[in-house]
Amino acid sequence: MVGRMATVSGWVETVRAHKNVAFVMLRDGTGVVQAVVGRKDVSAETWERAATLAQEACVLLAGTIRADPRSPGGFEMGVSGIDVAGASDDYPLQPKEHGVEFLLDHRHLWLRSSRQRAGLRVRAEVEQAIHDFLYENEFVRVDTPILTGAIGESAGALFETDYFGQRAFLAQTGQLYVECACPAFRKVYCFGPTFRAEKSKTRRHLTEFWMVEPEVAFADSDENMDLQEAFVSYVVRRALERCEKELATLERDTTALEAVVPPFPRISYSEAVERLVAEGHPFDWGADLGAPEERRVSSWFGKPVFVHDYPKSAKAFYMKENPADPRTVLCNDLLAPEGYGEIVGGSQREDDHGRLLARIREGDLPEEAYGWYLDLRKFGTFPHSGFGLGLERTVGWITGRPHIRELVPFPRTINRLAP
RNA sequence: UCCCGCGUAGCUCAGCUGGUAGAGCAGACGGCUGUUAACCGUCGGGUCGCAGGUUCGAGUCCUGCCGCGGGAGCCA
Repeated sequence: MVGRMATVSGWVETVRAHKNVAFVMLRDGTGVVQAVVGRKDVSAETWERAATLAQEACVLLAGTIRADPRSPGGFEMGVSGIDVAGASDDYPLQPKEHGVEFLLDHRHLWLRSSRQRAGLRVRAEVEQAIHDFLYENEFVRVDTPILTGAIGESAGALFETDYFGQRAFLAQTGQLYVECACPAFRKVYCFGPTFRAEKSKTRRHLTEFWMVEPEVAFADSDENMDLQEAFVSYVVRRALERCEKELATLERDTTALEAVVPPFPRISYSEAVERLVAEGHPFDWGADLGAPEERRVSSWFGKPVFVHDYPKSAKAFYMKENPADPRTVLCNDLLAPEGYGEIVGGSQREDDHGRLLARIREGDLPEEAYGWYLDLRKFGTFPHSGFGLGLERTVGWITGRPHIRELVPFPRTINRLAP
């Protein structure tokens, strides 16, 4: 490579032009290389081109690769020719601090910046790791519909649209469908975008986010948690192994991530409430844990923690009643450490037709919409469990970023539909 | 829906108890020993979010509205 003639195509990050030499930092999509243009080494026309290159112009550089300790990275290109393929006048983003609104308005350009590249590369690695883990563990991927007439968990937070005169909704979960595929393949999962019309304005919420939802026949709630901790540990390990550079760019302290190995601590909802009260944090048994309570619980442990067996009233209709304590259901949340909060929600599913129907009626849910879901309990019902892992929250935690909107290429939040 | 905070140059911000608009970056031009978000100099650049009000005088004080951010609730 050193000493050879080469051409590099890419985009100009910065230009530092002096009287007799100019330095061009060129991003080719895999990395950034320093290109050096010496005034005496090139034609007057090429020199003029180099000196006036604009930020983010697309160029083709011809030259020789050489080692030089003065170059960042130790190598650089000595340029002999420049071809400007795409000019870039008045590029709006500067290599400096910008406000959130400005950056999000320019998301289509912001993607090019180094931290955004790092975050999105980790996202891509995590997505790949998710598929690899599940594939290696003999899960079959089942793609579930985005347009649906059925309701997911609760009616309030659905985006509604018109479907040739019928009411349709954007899926807020693929779970009910993936349960149907369980008797076909035993271990299945879906992975795709989901939609919540919640008017949440926090660093942990998007209206469109990606969720992976495995579902396993004959798994009980404990085995469900076993799978979750193996899964999350695998994904974190993959990010550590294959995204070292990106995590360094993001200045992520990886020591906390190194600790993410099975087993994860497990604490029941009731135990958590007891301990909260004992610590002088008043809390009534029966309500769902709020964000402050979750933060407190996860602060007791140095790694992700399962909180399991919540009160029935705080959870979704499809969760199986806990035989040991019928006030509760067999479910779990997985709370990420360092204040990142809930990244997984899982449960053993109610497999008894009568009980499931009763829960649907108690919840005032549209019974007719769940007919096909109830059929699963009529034709060869079976114990099964599953969970949903939020991709952006997980990647936000792994990368240590303060807001999950940076971990999706084009975030959809309550006030943003463009770009 | 509720609570808190912020809207000043293209961008990031400063602007005191009210006295008539500023810096850095970006841009243009010039200078410059291999720079690391280079540096130095010159120049152009403003309906201080909008609408009212108080005042001799409002970027500054008051009211309403709009926009944005963070949090709560709800959730992954």
